[in-house]
Amino acid sequence: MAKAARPTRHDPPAEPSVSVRPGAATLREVAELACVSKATVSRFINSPEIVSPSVRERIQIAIDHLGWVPHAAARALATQRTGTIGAVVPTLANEHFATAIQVLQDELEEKGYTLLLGCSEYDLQREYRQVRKMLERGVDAIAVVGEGHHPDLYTLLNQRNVPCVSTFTFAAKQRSICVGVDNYRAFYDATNYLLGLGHRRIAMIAQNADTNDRAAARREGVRVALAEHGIAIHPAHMAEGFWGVQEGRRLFRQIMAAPIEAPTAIVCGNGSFATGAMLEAMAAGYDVPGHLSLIGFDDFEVMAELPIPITTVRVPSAEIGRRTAELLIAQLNGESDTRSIECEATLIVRQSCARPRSD
Amino acid sequence: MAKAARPTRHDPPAEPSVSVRPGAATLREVAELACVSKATVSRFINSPEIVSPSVRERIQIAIDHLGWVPHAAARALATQRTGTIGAVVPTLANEHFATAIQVLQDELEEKGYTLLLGCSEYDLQREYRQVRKMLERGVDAIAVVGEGHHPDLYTLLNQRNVPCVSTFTFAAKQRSICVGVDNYRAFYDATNYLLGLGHRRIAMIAQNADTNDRAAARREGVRVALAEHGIAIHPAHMAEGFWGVQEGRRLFRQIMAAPIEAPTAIVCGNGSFATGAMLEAMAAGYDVPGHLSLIGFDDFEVMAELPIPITTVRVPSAEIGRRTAELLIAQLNGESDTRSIECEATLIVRQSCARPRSD
DNA sequence: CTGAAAGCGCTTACAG
DNA sequence: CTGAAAGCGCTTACAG
Repeated sequence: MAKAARPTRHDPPAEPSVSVRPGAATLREVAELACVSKATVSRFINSPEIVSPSVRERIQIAIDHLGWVPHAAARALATQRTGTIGAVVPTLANEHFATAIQVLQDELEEKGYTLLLGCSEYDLQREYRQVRKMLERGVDAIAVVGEGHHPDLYTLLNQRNVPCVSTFTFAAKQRSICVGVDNYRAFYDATNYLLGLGHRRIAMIAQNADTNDRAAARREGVRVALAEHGIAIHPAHMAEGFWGVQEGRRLFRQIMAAPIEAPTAIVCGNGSFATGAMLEAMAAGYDVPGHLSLIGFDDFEVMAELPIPITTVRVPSAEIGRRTAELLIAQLNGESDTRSIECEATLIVRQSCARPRSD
Repeated sequence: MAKAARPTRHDPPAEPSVSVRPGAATLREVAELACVSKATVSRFINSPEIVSPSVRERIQIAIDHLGWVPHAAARALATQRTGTIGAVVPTLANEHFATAIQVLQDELEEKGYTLLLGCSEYDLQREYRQVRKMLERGVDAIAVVGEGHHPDLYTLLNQRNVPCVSTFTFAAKQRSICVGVDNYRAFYDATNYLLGLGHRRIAMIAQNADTNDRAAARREGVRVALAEHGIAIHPAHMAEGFWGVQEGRRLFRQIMAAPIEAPTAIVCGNGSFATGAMLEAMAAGYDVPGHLSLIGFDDFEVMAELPIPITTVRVPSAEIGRRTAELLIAQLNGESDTRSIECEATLIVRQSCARPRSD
C-alpha cells in the first residue's frame, strides 16, 4: 500500500490535506476552515458547552465537511491516557471467558473505552508478555483471570500505576482487587452436598491446575471437605485432564476401569467434563443418578438439556464481566471504594445426584 | 488516581523522571543515561543492526536500568501506524467467532500486532460505530464478519484506506476481500444430500437472517436446491429463531405440532438448533434417523458425542482466523496477491440422516 | 555509524 | 469565551 508522501521540511506549508492524505484531515484544517484556533476546536470536542453556540455550529460544519476524525494517538500523547483497557484471558474456547469478555467489551464501550484482547492459552509467560505489550500500548487499566501469574506481573502493574482487576477468583487472602466466586468454597460446598447425600466413595475428574489457580482452589475445596470426614480420594479415582467432552468421556472410562470398587459419585472439574461423563455414562449403560451421581462445575446450556440434566455449580460470568468493568472504571475515576467483589457461586440442583444405593 | 504533575513551561528541565512519574521513563532519559542522542536510541529499537555494538550495549543497560518501555502513542503519532488491528464479530457466544478471534489474536501477536475487539450483537448500527471508533484509534486494518453491513462501512474503510477482510463468507459476487465458506453452496449441497437420500418433505429450523447475510445465504441455498426439484418448504415447516439449545427444542416442537403431515427431515440453521432438535426428538421419542433425519450447521464438539451423533456441515473457524490474519498482514505489507480465499465447508456424515421410511 | 532538528496531531495552562 | 504557544514522546530525513 502506497504510504502517503510525507512533506519534507522544505515543502511549502501543507495545503488542506484532504486530497494529499485521503481521509485524514486534521484538527488544524478544521480550525482553519471554521476560522477559529486549534484550541477552540479541541475544546469543542472535549467540552462543547464552554464554546459559544455560533462558533460551535461553524466547527461542526467544518468537521462534517472534512470528515474529520480525531487522531487518538495524538490525543493519547497529549493527555497520557489512551481510553483503552486490556484484558487477557486463558482462552475464548471456555464459554465463561467468552461471555465475560463480551459483557466487559459492552460495558467499556458504553463508557467510551476500547478493549484490547489477549489469549494466553494458560501460558503464564505468554500472559506476562501480553500484559507488557498492552502496557506499551498505553492501556489505562487491565483485567486478568485469576491471581496465579508470572511473579513480576503485579509488580509491573503497580510500578506503572495501572489499575488491574483479577477476575473469576475471590479468596480469603488476595494480593489484588478481585471479582469472582470463591472457587475453594464452591467445591467445598458441592462436596458437602454429596457427603450429605451419603456418598463416601467419591472420584474426581479434575482440571489440570498447573497454571490455573482457580482449578487448584476447587481441588483443594474437594480435598478439605472430604478430609473433614476422614476421607481421601483414591489415586485411581483422581483423573486429570484439560478440557473437552471427549476428554471427559475418556477420563470417566478411566475411573470406572480402575481395579478398585467403583465410586458412587464423581465430581467434575468443568462443564465439558461433566457433559462428557454424563454422555459416556449413558453410552455405557450406567444408571445416573441411581448407580452413580455426577456433579459439575460451570453451567453450559446443554448441561440442562441432556436427558438427565446435570447438577452443577453455576458461575455468573456475565456478572463478573459487568463488575469487572465497574471496578476498572471506578479505579480510573479515582473512586475510593474499589474493593474486591465476591460473586455468588450457586449449586443448581438437577437430576444427576441422588443418595448412593444402599446395597 | 492522582495524575502525575505536569511541569509548567517555567519549570527547570525535568530530572530523570523515574521518581516523578513512576514507571514512565522516556527515550530521552535513556539517551542521556547512555550518552547518545535520541535518534540513536530510536535506531537501536527499530534496527539494532545499524548501531555499533558498544553503543548498543550502553543503551541496553540504560533501558534495563530505567525500566523503559516505549510509548506506543508517541510512536504511532510519528509513524502513522499503530500496530493494532481491529476485529468486530457479532458475538463471542458463538464458538465459531470465539475460535476465529482466538486464532486471529494468536497470529497477529506473532507479527507484533495487538487486537482490538468489538462485539456488535448483530446490530449493524453498533458494528458501524465500533468500526468508526477503531478507525479513530488508528487501527492499521480491520476484520468484520460477513458482507452485510451498514451501507457506509466499506466506503468509510476505503476512503481512509484501511485494509479490511470480511470473514465467514465467500460468494460468487463480493464487494470486498473475503475469507470463509460459501454459505449458499454449503446448504445447497446439504439439501441435495437429503434429496439424494429420498427426502421430499423437508422442514427448516432457520436462523434469523435480518442482519445476517450468512444465514440468509444458507436459507437461499436450501430454497434453491429444493426449488430445482419442484419442492418448497411449507410455511408451517419453516421455523425461525436466533440461537440456543432450548430455542432449538422449542422450534422443533413447533414444526412437529404443525397440523400437516410431518417432515421426514429437518435442516437446522446452526449447531445449537441441531443439538436442541436432537435432544427434543430423543425426549419426545422420535426415532432419529429412522423416522426423521436431522442435519445441522456448525460442528460443536457435543454434536459428535450425543447418543446419535449429528450429521452436519463443518466450517473451519480456526482456518478462517488464520487466513484472515495472513490476508490482513499481506495487505499491510503491500503484497499484491491479496485475493479472497475460499475455505471448504465439509459435510460430516454421522448417524442422524437416513433414507425416509417408505411407508 | 551518529546527532540536531523538525514534525506527527492533539491538549492545556496562561493570558486576554 | 478565545488564541498563541509549549509540550506530550517518539521517528526520520538530512548532514556529517
